[in-house]
Amino acid sequence: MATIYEVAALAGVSPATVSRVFNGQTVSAEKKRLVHEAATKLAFTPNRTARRLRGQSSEIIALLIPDIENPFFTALARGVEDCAREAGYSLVLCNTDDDPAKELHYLEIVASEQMAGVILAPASDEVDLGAIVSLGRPVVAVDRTTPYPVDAVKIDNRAAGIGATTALFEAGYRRIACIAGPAGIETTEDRFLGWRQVVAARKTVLHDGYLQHANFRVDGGRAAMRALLALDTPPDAVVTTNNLMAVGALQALAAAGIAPDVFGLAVLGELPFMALTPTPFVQVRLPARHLGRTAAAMLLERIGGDAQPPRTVVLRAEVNPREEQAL
Amino acid sequence: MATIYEVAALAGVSPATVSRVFNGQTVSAEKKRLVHEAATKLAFTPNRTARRLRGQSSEIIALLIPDIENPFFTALARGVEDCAREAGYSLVLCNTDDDPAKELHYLEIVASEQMAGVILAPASDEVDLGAIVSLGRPVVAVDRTTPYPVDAVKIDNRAAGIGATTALFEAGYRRIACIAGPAGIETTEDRFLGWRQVVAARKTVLHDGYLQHANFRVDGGRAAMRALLALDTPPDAVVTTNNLMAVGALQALAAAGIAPDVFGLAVLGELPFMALTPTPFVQVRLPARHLGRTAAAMLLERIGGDAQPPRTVVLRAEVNPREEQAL
DNA sequence: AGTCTTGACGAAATCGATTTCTTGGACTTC
DNA sequence: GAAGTCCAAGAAATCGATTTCGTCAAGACT
Repeated sequence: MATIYEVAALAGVSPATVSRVFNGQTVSAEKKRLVHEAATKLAFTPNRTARRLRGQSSEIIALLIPDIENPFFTALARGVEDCAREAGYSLVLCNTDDDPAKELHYLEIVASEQMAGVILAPASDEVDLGAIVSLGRPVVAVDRTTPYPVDAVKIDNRAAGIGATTALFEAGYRRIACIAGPAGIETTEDRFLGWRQVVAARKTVLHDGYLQHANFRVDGGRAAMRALLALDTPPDAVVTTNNLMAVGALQALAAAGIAPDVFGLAVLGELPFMALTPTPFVQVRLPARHLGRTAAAMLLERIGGDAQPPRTVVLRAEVNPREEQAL
Repeated sequence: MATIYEVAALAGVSPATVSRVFNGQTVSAEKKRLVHEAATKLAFTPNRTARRLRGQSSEIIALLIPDIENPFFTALARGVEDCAREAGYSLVLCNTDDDPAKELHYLEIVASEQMAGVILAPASDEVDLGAIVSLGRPVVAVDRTTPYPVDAVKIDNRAAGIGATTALFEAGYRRIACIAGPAGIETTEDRFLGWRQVVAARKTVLHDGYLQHANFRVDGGRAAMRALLALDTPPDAVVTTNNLMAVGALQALAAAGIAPDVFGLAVLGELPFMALTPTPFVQVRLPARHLGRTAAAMLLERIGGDAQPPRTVVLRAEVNPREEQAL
């Protein structure tokens, strides 16, 4: 690993001049040539650690997500990465497992690694951004919001819930249940509120137990669907508030021998590798990748020094009834 | 962001002493107390950049994978992360898109960021590890091997191919085709060799066109399956050499109205969110997460100074005919 | 008592790039 | 021709933690 000093020595100039060559400062053509020659000969790459120590910041942004195995978040990560790389930034992906302690740990790392900024899908409302915000590091909340005055990008979850439920209603279903995520998480809360609003407005049949809370994973969805099917008056359709729970619900339906066109299923989120039969009846596409791109763009603006008051961008989901779904 | 100097000043000791307190050196109890007090009062976190500059290495390991949206690689990443975090390391995930240029770019970053090591799923055989290897940074190749003398963890792909094909044969299929990945990629090459070996040994019917090469993605699998179905003598079963192509194949089958028990389908890889009907007939589980854990463990050993000659660990895949598949 | 060992701990060097300061020379300008 | 301006480029400070080196004092040993 050649250093700037070795390059300087070989080129017969001072280290300062070498630095100037690589940072677009005023250097004579002759020395510029010498430095470039020496640099290529030694395969010189500036040491980013030293640069960062001096410059107090790096070209790395962190993305904290609750579950790297959830396609929603990998699509989001992909969006962030695309945008970040275009701007010359690298991405560090951290898995928080929805655990506030891990989240906090990673936020500390962000600070002490002097990363340029963070995009965070908060594990809970109680996330402690105090330290990082007061440090002046840009933060963008994604998918969920926070009580702190930081930028946020989210989806209009209530509208998504309304859209899904309405689509089921218009398709003729009248006993529409809902498999919601863990209570207290904003994202799923809003989605289920959308469901409730439609169900109340349309005066559909609503039995006890039509609202199931589950964890955000496949097993949660499966258990919730089983519970629904076991009710005295089971529903004829269900809205699941995330992608993995929908998979679980489909599994439970399949196990019970119920075809998903008899039983209406609306999914909030994409089931990327499932575009085969059985297809859910209604799919509300959540623009995960776009979410990521938007968040990254906002973060980069902040990193560039933009100091306008915090913004919240709300993206709208797209409701696709089955007949419009392309294979 | 408090520095060690401020802590030292507040505690009335030298910066060296503060450093010693945090690095388990011999310091008197009294000063230790003073330093800890000062440190908590100032919310001191050591600046990792400075530490790294001095120590020439960081607690970050990089994982370079071709596609972050492929569940196989996210499971692998998960395995790496679990293992790394236990050891106090953080993980940087980089997406290479199977593009050698991006790969090289990230390898340069690894070097200039002074990361502790890299786990790499090489984009191609021509990956240039020369620079990083000669720098002495530990490298572990995962899923695919390289010509360089570095540790590697891979799957016994030929055995996986043999297992899948044999299972189909034993289930009575006699016209077994293969949808392989891009020519020249070791992983898929070995799998398809396994298929060929069984097909040759069992003397099954083998028509022109029974071997299809496709890209590793869903659309490739779909196109390949369409091509197979359009043959004069179409196969009655197919081995797909990765997970996404299997999804595409299932889609094409569904579109053609063919149930997957009539037509035998063997998949190398997991279709994690698809454990519903239609289920592929044979599934060869590739231990992705385990692959990640193993690679991380090996890398950490190297980082710890282990200097034994390069090892290659081969993990065996597990063949699950459908009846054994648990829901 | 005197030398040796040991241990705590401060001063200062170090990691490598960037960024002020400074300097010396070329070039204007009156 | 003297004074002022400008610019390339080297010397040195800087970022913050670690680590070597050296010092001083207390305790051990002969």
